[in-house]
Amino acid sequence: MPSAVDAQTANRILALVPRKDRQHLLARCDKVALTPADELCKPGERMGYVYFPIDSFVAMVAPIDEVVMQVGMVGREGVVGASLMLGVDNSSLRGIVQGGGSAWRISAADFREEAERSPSLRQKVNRYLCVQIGQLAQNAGCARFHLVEARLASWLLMARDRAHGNEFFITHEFLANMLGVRRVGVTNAAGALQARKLIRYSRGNVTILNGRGLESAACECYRTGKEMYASVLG
Amino acid sequence: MPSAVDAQTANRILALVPRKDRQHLLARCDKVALTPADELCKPGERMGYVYFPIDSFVAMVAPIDEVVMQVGMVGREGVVGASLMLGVDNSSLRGIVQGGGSAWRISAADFREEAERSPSLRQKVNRYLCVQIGQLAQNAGCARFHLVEARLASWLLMARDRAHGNEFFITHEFLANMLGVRRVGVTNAAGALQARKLIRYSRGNVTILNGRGLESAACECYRTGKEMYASVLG
DNA sequence: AGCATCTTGTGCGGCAGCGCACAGAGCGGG
DNA sequence: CCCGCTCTGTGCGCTGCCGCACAAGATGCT
Repeated sequence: MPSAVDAQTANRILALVPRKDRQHLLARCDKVALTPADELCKPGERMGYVYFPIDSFVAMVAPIDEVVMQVGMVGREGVVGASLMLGVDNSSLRGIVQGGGSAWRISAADFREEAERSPSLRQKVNRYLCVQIGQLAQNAGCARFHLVEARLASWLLMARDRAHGNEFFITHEFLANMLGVRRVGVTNAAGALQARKLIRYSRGNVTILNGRGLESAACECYRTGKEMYASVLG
Repeated sequence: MPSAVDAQTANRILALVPRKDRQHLLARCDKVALTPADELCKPGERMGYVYFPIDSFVAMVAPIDEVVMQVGMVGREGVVGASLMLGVDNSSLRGIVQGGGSAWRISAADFREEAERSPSLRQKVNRYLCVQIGQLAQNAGCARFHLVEARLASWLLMARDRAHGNEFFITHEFLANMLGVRRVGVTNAAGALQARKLIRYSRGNVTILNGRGLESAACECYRTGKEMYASVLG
C-alpha cells in the first residue's frame, strides 16, 4: 500500500514538476479508480478530464475500418489528454483503460489553468507529447513489419512496465484487437512464447517468467520506445 | 508566377495568423529552394530551422529495421519542425523533400521568439501538431490493413494536394520505400490504376487523369485526413 | 451436478505480399 | 550510333496471416 507521498510521485510526469506546482495541481485533482474497459476519451468528442495514471494503464486506440487498433499505451510514465495542451479540446484517439488501478483526474479547465501557471508542468507534458509522437511513428512501422510473436512480446513488456508487476489480465481476443491481428494469431504466438518458458498464459492471466528472454523475443520497438522516453524526459 | 502577397499566404498555417504577426515572422525568414532528397531534419539531431513549405512538400519518415517508412507528409498546409514548439530540439522523424519548390525558412531560435510573441502563431502550429498526431495514428492502421493499390492511390492524392498540380515525379522504387512495400508491389498497383485510366505513369512521371476515380480507389484515410485537418484548422 | 458461457486450441484453404531473378524499355553521354 | 544506366515489367516459389469453423477445457451460476 503506497503512502500518500508515494502516490503523489507515482506518476512520473508529476514527479518531474517542482513540489510546489505539483501540490497546487493535486489540490484540484481527484483520485479516481479506473476499471478495465472504462473509456476516458473518444475521437471527436470533447475531453472533459486529464488523467495522470498512478498504477493503472490505458490503451490509446485509433478507429480503422470499423475496428480499432492500438497505437499507444499510457501508464504512470505519462498522461492521458495531453493534447489539451495544444489548445484542441477534441481527442483524436480513444483511450480505454486496460489495467485497472488509480489515477489523478483533473478537469480540462483546471488543467489549463494549472498549465498556465506552471512552466514546468507545461514543459513536461509537452515533452511527453513529443515522446508520444515518436512512439506513434515507431508503432506504425512495427504494425507494418514485425511478426506477431515479436509484437506480442513487446506489448507484454510495455504492459509490465506500466502495471503493478509481472502479472496482469488480458484475453487473447482483446490482445488480438489491440495488435490488429486474429485471435488465433495471438493464441499461436502466446503458445510459442510459453513453450520457450518466457511467459505463462492461462485464461487471460499472463505471468512474465523471464523478462530478459522476453526482451530478446520482442522487436526493437520496445527498447527504442524506452530510450526515446529516457532521452526526452530522463 | 505567384506574386509576393500570394507567396506570403501560400502557406496555410501562415495564412491563418494575423497579417501583422505574419509579417513580423516573415521578416526573419529566408525564402529557400528545396530540392528532392534534401534532408530537413534527422532523428536524434538538433533541428536548426523550421520550414513553412510554399509549393514544395516533404515526407516525414521513421527509421524501422534499417529502412524507412513514411508516416506523414507536409506541404503548404503545414510546417516542418513544429515539435520545437514543444520545447524539444531533437526531431523524432526524418524530413525528406519529395516535391521540389520553395519554402520559408526560419532559425529555431527566431522561431521560438516569434512563437513567444504571437499567441496566434502558437495556436495554429499547436493545432497543426494535433492534426499530425491524428494522422500518425491513422497512418499506422493504414499501413497495417490497407492494400497497396489503395494506399498508392491515397498517396498520389495527398501529393497532388500538396504539389503544384496533377503531375509530379516519383519513381516506383522510391514510392515503395515510402509505403513500406516492394518496388514490384508499386509497379503492379500502379499498373492496375493505369489500366483503369485513373493515372498515367511513365518513368517516374505521374499524371493524375481522374481525381474522382482515384479517390474512390483510395482508402478512407485520404478523406479522413482531410476532414481532420479541416475540423481543427478549417 | 448440470448447464451456459467464456476462453483457448486446432485444422484447412486462400491470398496479399515477399525475395529473388531476369528481361525489356527509355534515355543520355561519349 | 552504341553503350551504360535507370526505370519498369514479368515470373515463380514461399510465407505469414486471414477467414472460417469446430472441438475442448475452464469457470461460474442455478
